[in-house]
Amino acid sequence: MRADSQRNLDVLLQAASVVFAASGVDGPVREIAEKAGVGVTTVYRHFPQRADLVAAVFRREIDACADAAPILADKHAPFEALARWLECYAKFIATKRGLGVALHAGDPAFDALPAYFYQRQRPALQTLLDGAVAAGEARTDVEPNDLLRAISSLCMAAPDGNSAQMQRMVALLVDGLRFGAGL
Amino acid sequence: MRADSQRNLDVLLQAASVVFAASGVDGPVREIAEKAGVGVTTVYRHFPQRADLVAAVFRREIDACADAAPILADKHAPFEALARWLECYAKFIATKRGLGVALHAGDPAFDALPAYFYQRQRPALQTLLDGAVAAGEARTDVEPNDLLRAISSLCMAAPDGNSAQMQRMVALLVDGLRFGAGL
DNA sequence: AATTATATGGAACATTGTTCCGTTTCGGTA
DNA sequence: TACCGAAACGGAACAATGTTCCATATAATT
Repeated sequence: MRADSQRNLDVLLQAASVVFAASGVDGPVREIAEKAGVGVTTVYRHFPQRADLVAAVFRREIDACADAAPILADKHAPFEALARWLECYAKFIATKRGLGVALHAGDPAFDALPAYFYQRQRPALQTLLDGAVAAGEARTDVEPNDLLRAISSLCMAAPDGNSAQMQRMVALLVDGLRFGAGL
Repeated sequence: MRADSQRNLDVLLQAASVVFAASGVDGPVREIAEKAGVGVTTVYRHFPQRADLVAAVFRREIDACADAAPILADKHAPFEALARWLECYAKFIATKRGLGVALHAGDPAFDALPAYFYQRQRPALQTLLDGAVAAGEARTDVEPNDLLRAISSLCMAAPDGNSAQMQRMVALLVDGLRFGAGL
């Protein structure tokens, strides 16, 4: 790979991150290109599908969130760890403006991102959920993917303004996890 | 008001309803105009803000949903009525493709619709919620608007494809309503 | 029937996604 | 070090869509 190509790829990712934060994942391509100091064609060459760019931008952050799960599991009681991770996950989605919509846009072009996202987060949550279930603190009929999707749905709506409302709703959902668990 | 204007307004609403169902609330203006057999300017004259058009299209349906609340309250026990209405409400949002996104788009141009929507639904839900609380079947710290928003958020993501998943998540949230109610 | 205010429709303009093509730059090689 | 080919680049061109303007047609009124 040529050096300039690599350089441009780096600045592109950084510029895209800024634009996504400001204007969402539908931010103008020209703006990204300009901010990176390159032409629009360069953007399309590196990322033929917009989803590729989105995925590349968010991939690192996604990993960071997933990696938090085992740490929480070590530090807290089962359900506590689960609840804290879900809260953390909620904040993560709400903070990364545009990530939520990218996940559930339904646009076939955005298929790559949800695939990676769930593949990465599902095992993290599964472990925590299994722990809580084993401790008798959570019901047994909840699918991790359902939860992930539900929480990201809840957090898409209120990216920053109504974070309090968002937290209340996530808490309500988490309480739903306990209902009928026989605790 | 001139007769032709009224006629055009009617066909416009009908055409917009079709286009919204097919392409979401961002459907092309030209398509709506063409389907109605009028020019684009006519659309903009009747509805300077896109939200006005969206609101006009969905207003009748919104009323229908809100009106279902007292009927359910008469026919069922308090929490049962509440749960059934929420389920009905969820289906309503999921069915009316585009309604959910219009509600939470965050676009200031779409302010009119959420305002009307919540003003209409809130009392409907409030009554059901009060009933369930009075019967000791629901917790007391939940705001109707929170619930409305949460459920519409949950249903935005899966308009038709994953309705089963959607129902599971709504049920989980409803169970959260009962958690700690001392039943 | 004539008049006037209103509504209309299509063309024109602005923004954004996407593609094409001539030019430039990098990296290896003689 | 100088050259060459391939890869990358940048800007212009094209397409789709939202939005506005203006000459024309139409309905209501007298």
